[in-house]
Amino acid sequence: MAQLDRRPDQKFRGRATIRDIADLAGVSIATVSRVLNDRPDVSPETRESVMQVVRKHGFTTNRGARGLSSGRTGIVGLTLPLVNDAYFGPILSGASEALYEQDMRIMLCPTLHEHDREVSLLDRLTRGTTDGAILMLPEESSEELQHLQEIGYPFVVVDPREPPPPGVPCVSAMHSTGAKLATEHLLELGHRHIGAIGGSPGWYANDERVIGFRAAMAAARLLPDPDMILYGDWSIPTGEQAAEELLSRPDPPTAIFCFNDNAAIGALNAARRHGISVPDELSIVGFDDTFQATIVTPRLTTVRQPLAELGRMGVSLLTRLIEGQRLDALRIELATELVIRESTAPAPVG
Amino acid sequence: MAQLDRRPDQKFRGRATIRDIADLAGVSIATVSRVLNDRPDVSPETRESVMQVVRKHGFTTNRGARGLSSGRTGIVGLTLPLVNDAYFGPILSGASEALYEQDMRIMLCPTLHEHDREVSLLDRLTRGTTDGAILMLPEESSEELQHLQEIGYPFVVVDPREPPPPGVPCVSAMHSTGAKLATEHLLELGHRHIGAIGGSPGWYANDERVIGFRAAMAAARLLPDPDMILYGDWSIPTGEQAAEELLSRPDPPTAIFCFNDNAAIGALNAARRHGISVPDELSIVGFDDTFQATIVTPRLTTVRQPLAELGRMGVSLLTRLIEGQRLDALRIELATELVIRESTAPAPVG
DNA sequence: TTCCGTTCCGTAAACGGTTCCGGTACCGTC
DNA sequence: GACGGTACCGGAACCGTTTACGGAACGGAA
Repeated sequence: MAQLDRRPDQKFRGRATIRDIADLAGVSIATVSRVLNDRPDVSPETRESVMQVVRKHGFTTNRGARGLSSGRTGIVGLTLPLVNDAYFGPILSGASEALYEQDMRIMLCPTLHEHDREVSLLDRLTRGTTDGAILMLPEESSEELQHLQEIGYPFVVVDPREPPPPGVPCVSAMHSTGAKLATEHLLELGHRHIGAIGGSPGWYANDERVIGFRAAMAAARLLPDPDMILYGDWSIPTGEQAAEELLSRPDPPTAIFCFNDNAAIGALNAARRHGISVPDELSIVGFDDTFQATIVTPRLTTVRQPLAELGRMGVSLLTRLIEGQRLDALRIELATELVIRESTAPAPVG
Repeated sequence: MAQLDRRPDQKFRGRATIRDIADLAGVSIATVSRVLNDRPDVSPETRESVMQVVRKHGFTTNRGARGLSSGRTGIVGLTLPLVNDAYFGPILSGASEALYEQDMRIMLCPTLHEHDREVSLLDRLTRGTTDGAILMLPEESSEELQHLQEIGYPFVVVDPREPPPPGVPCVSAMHSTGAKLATEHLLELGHRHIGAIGGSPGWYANDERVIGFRAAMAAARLLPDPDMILYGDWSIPTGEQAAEELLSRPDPPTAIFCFNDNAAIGALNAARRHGISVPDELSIVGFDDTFQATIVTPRLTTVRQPLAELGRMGVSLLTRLIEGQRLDALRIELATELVIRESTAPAPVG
């Protein structure tokens, strides 16, 4: 009989286990597991009757236990420098939404940009708790990533700091084309004396944007002037500082291309302090199109990165990797797009 | 001998297990476990020699397995409406940092404000994967929370939507005192005709702020005027809309107290559209002191909530709960503080 | 009828830990 | 010398699943 042999029908001590469900449904544990995992080898009637009990008790399988026995936990790790950030926030958000749709859970690992922390966190992730990981702007060196790769641990990097070693899947945005777009926009507005405020030199995103900037300038037959591009660390203060320097020069630029919105906000501040009106006297374009770009005055013309989409794409690659599928394309670059708002205008005459 | 009986000393097939460590150290599995968990009943020498092997191989215990056998996984669930949000971001950030310090991991569950999603997520969390949970602005009804409580699942709510049922630990900020502070500030500046833009009526945070606002007004012998307080949903557009209405009246207020920074930003927009200068003609104060308050023009005078601290405090309560300690105080309210910046000024004369 | 193939399902062995329950060695005491 | 106590450690059961394997029941072909 499908009767209580171990436990009464009433409420279980804690939550129901697969065994409880099996008892209740009058089948073996194995069968319940098969039903739960959509395996064949179960008759439709049995499947249905098991499902009824499952539904009735709101049973869900214990992922820890599943991880133990099958090696698949349904949890993926996600490392990122900061969780509370206009830039990483949307990526995380996109990734988490995609993961939810796949019925996978997220193990969140903020690294605060600390290399050691990231390494140790990652090390733990590989130890059975997770099926794979998404590494956002990873702190790891190429060797470390390669090692991870050799271990056979599935992971993908989103928004790489440096070009990742061959073979590791990676999604980023088209930095150089975005930068080119922004610069061309400034050029079309008649600006010729254009400054740039970069991010951290050596970072992939920064260097690519420099390339795009230079390319557009070159195409307009403007000689590259190293003095016109200053570097910061993607933050508002360093952006402000760089803009300050640019604007204090004898012949300040009429436009500044900032490599991220933070720098652009900093530039806005500097301009305000100098009594320079944006966009009438100075055009500013940002990069990323974070939320901040729309609440600042004037609203920023900026290059949109599909941030949430970066996250979604990352999990898409990752799940395929976990499934053991061979990836067709390891490198994915998402298109960027210029969003014109109020911080750019035709170059002042004279 | 401490020699290889199952596995050679070289690299293991995957990661080392506790059994590998035990073999290598020449002790039993149980002993390794004791060492790892800082249990007594191990001699200092044994402990040290085991630790050496552990360190050498960078061994860390498989949390899923631990969860299975001991019931403690070292993972806590964290539900919140949005991960990419100026308000929740800092709370999440604070919580994650505190959790990291406790060597606990986070299972992130964004609910997108969907009740069903939150319930199902939470249901899964209780099933063995987590030791407890932090519920940020939970969607759950009191009954649901109470049920969770009865199950014996440890959880704490941070920033409750409604006053939680008795017995459930909960941390929030001093909304009404904060609102009182803000209103008094406006009053001191000479404003007498003060409007307010609330959030969602019925929410604890909103209602408390209404109380604080009214209290300060009453103390200044100003009669409460229901027309002067409009409600939105904490977003910029609804804030803007409410401000629009306030400013379109025959006798518009000289100051608006917004119940969050979003609404304040909306009010800023509305004022700009009306050609009303802030703060000269209109004072605006926000609430929360999110990052946005400082990048907007003019920078917002606002009431600071210790957001990160809310998160930290939440995990502090939760860990105590998990340890089985009785909590001294179930309700915790963190102090709020007025931050005066540029969006408030003395009331215009006449 | 016998035999083979399917289809469906149960048994039991892992998975990697924790912890209860003892067992040994060694010490001091009578 | 016998005994009890303590400190330390190992054996083994168990946590909740998955899955390889085998067995029963049944149908069709020889």
